[in-house]
Amino acid sequence: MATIKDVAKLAGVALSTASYALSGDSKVSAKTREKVLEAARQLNYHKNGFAMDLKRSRTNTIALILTDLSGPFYSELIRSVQDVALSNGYDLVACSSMGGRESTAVKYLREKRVDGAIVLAQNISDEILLNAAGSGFPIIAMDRLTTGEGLISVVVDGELGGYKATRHLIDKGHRSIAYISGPTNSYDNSVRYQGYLRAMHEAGLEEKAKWRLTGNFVRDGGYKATKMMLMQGEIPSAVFYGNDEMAIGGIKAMKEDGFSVPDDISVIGFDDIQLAEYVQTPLTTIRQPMYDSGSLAGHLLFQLLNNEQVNDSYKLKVELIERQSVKTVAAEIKG
Amino acid sequence: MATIKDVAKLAGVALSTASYALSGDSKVSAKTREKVLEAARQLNYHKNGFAMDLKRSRTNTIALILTDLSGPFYSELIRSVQDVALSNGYDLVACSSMGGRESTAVKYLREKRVDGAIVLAQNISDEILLNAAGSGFPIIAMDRLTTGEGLISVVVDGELGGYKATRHLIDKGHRSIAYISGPTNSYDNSVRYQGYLRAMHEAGLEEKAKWRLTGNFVRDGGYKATKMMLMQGEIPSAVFYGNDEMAIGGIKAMKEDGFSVPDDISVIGFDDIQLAEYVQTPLTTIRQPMYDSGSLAGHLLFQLLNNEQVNDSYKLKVELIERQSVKTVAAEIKG
DNA sequence: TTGAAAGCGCTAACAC
DNA sequence: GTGTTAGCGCTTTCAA
Repeated sequence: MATIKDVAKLAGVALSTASYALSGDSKVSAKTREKVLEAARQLNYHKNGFAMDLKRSRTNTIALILTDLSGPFYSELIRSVQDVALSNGYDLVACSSMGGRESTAVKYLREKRVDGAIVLAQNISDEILLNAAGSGFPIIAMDRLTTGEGLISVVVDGELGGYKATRHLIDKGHRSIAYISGPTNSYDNSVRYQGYLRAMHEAGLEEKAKWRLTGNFVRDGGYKATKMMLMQGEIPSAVFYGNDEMAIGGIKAMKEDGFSVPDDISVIGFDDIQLAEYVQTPLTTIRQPMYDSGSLAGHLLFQLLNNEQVNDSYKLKVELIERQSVKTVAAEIKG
Repeated sequence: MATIKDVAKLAGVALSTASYALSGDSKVSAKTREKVLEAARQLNYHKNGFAMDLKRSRTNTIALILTDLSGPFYSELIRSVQDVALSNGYDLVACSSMGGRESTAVKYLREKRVDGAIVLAQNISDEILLNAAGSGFPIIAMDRLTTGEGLISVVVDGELGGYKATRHLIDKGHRSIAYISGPTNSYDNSVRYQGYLRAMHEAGLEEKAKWRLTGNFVRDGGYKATKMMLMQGEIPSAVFYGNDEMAIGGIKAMKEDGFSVPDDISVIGFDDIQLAEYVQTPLTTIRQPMYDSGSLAGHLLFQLLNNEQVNDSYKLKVELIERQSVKTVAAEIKG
């Protein structure tokens, strides 16, 4: 691998001159520059990125850290962050936090391989984030409320989402409403559930313990939880799934057991993933403003990078998307 | 930001001792190590990643370069590459090639910020790839046949896929088969089209120019191309779309115009994206072995990194996935 | 304009 | 075991 030294030697100039020429500094004469460039071409020379970063002590790169790079759910988020990074002249790399403390993500955070990061990865502890963040290294967390020096939080109002979803069901006449939950230790799940409870209480409805099952936010979990619920005999008129993936699994289970959606049971999800619109019974759900929140996170990151003042935490609104999985029913006699 | 120097000073040891202690070298005494570790903790010290990379002259990281990080189509690919990287003790970062020569991807390639890369990004030219690749820097290209020093190609047999798709339609009795193409300058599109032609000719069928429209591999393109085709009056009994996205758009157009799929027109796609299984008429399509090809690409990359010999290029087989968008018809009289 | 030289933070000989 | 020291490849003063 040719270094700038080789280039300088071949071109017959000093190291620094070569450096100047290569970075287009105006003090080198056109003739010298051409000589240097030609030498570089001949040697197939390319700058060594991290030597430069080391010297400059910044990388001009930010990281987007996700639990699982492959989730289709993140598309819009990635796009929005990318847009912001690009327009600020920064590069964006995405890395996965799979592997927890040993993951690439944590390494990038700890070793400051980037100038800042946006994190949406529950499996990274608050402690690691707080530890890595600091005045010189801003982090925007999109999956928790934790804040600290250099650690800002941007979340979607999941409580409101849970409330809106449940409220929608109630407004449509439903009185017996089940909640299929995500992992009980998840922040997202717990706020959605809080919203559900608020709407239920407000309407004077009671949550039935047997209608609160856990599906872990995955499709198969929704399927299994639903099967179990159906087996118990007492069928709710509507089910609020903690996310769309579980709702899709749940609908499959219902159909298998001979229940039609929405005729026999209404279903509402959360997230508005791409699939939601395309499944056989298009899913009524709560849309998270992924593009907006990614965009906000990006902007905040750059403000911090420029030492501007920002608030500690931001909460974005959600929106109900009505499709075809919820039916209006005549208000039932409360069972 | 504390450096190792600060740590050494605070611990009252030499720089090198601190370095050894921090990296767990066995030559430092337990007592010294503890002292150093304590100092590091106190200063909230973290290694500087690129200083280390610079010294070691390797990064222990590989890059996966994609045109658009957000494509759901890549899920499995990302997962497979990640699995291989992890099991080799390497980190993986994903970067986007949006922005062409100015993109993060190209920067990473040129500046050797990683030890090697897997590329699936048509918008990066062969020239850039050839230029960046070399004995010290292996690249696996998954979207082209180009090979060179340090540049290996892993592709899916798109010609075979095109053939299988078309052949399937013919076997089901179809004689008038349209092809809705992707960008005409795309490698993927051209091989799929070759396969289509081979099957058509083999069956003594002729391609009709009016049935070959271009949809650019995007959903809306498929929609528009289909509308246009339908407008021309002569309706084929089956349509082979260059990818599933276009097929989904196409089916929408057909339905809008009163054609039922598969009763009036049969449809076959290509890729087997996640959606294919979930759309209202589940799509018959050609599955690309994304996990396998990513896995292969990953393994090859590490073989090259270890200076092992590998072949120049690899071609993987594809598989027909039968769902419900193709109907058997009584062989028509050739029109 | 060009060149010599310092040093970014770290690792790894080598010497003690 | 521990300390001294020479770079990794680059940018950027400072002097010529």
